[in-house]
Amino acid sequence: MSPIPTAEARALRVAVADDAVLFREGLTRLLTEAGFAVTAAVGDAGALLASVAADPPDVAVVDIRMPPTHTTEGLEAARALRERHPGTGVLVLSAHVETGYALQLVDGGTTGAGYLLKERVADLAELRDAVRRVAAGGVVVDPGVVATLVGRRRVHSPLDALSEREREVLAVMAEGRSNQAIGEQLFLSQKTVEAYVRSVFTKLGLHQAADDNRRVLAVLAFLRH
Amino acid sequence: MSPIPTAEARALRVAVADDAVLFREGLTRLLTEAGFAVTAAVGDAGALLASVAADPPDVAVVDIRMPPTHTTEGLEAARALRERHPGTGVLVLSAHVETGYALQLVDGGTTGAGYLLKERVADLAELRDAVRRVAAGGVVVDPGVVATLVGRRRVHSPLDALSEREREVLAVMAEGRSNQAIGEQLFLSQKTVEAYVRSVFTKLGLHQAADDNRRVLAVLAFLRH
DNA sequence: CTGCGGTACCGGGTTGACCCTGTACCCCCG
DNA sequence: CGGGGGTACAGGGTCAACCCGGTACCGCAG
Repeated sequence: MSPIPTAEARALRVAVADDAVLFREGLTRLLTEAGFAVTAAVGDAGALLASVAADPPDVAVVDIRMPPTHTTEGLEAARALRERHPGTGVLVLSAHVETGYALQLVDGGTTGAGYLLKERVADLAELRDAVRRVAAGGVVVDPGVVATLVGRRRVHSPLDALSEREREVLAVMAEGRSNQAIGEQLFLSQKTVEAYVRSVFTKLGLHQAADDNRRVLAVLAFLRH
Repeated sequence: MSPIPTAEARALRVAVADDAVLFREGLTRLLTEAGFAVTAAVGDAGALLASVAADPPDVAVVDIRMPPTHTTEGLEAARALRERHPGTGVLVLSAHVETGYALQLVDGGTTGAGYLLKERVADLAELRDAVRRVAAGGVVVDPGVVATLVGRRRVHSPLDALSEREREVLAVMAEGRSNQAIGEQLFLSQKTVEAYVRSVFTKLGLHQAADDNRRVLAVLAFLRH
């Protein structure tokens, strides 16, 4: 294409990791066009770690969801990267809001990291700036993520009111297990399980009503997160 | 049913619609690189329809999820496009498997349409071929989608074994209602509701076990579709 | 230091969710 | 025409899932 030398004396080196070929290749073109040198474009976390070890870039742009489990390999890889190669910045791309990592970013006094939502990147300049700032040791977090984080503080889900143990009981309950099985799994007596179940109901605002099966309602609330 | 031109006398004209800037711009670069002329790159269904009306391309590549509701605007736009501009092929891109549209594609004796999964496109040649075949009036469906469609025919969900009434009872049960409320809502006696609930359990293969709460398990099975 | 919330347990009670058996009517298929 | 499946109901039983009240220990914030 047209590798335009910008203000940089040397182009920033970027590695791209995303299992979707279309997105990965498209992103590679966009980064190249924006003046970065794409040193690697890989499809899974293992290949990313290998390529960074072999030829450390300034920034790794990583999708969260990757093979084999398609859940949070990208996050694991990002963590590993930050430990083994502190000199390489990590810019995580996510399809949806995953507050967990974003929180870790803010909490840990981190440098050289970022978290953007794929769909929220408004223009190419935003991407270019994010990569540059991460390369320079800055922290970039999508404003949409920040908003939901702040918002969630106020509009707290009723599940937040549950204690650790109550949440554990509810989690097993949501797998369709009986009180007896919950007790066996969490090493609790029947009576204690019953007490926790009742506590969960009251904290979720589920009062005794002839029309409701509160156990199912609690499970539904749990599944809604 | 037309012959596919391998060496194009004129470049095929393609319009791209996707609300995510990164993906849209990346895709635009890839299509251009593959020898297509991208006539428009827009971010919502309305803009797509307008641009196709103003300057009809050979193929429109459309993402399903777009503003404002971020659900299936892309599908609506695809339908509208096929009615108003039969000469323009429509290649739908989806993030996840949405069997509905894929089925319509196969059923309707359609020509010049396609359905690909963003993440399943293995290489750029696959995309290029898909666009060409849709432009030539062919039908392209992602093999993964075909597999799940065919698979779903054979590996029928246990829910298929339920009768109409049993499914209705289960549906109300899945809203967290008690047997009493189910009876009131469906105009059934308590005893009849109980009979249906038991019938649902047996048909779903949920036998009495001290470790399970079958009501919750049945609801979970129902929610999994 | 007092009190509150979380954790953990018990005895004793009620009831809704389940079990089985049996009846009845309908429709459709072989 | 008999039988299987769906729909609908009742009697009569068991038990897991709930209720309440009470005890106990811990840590921590006021």
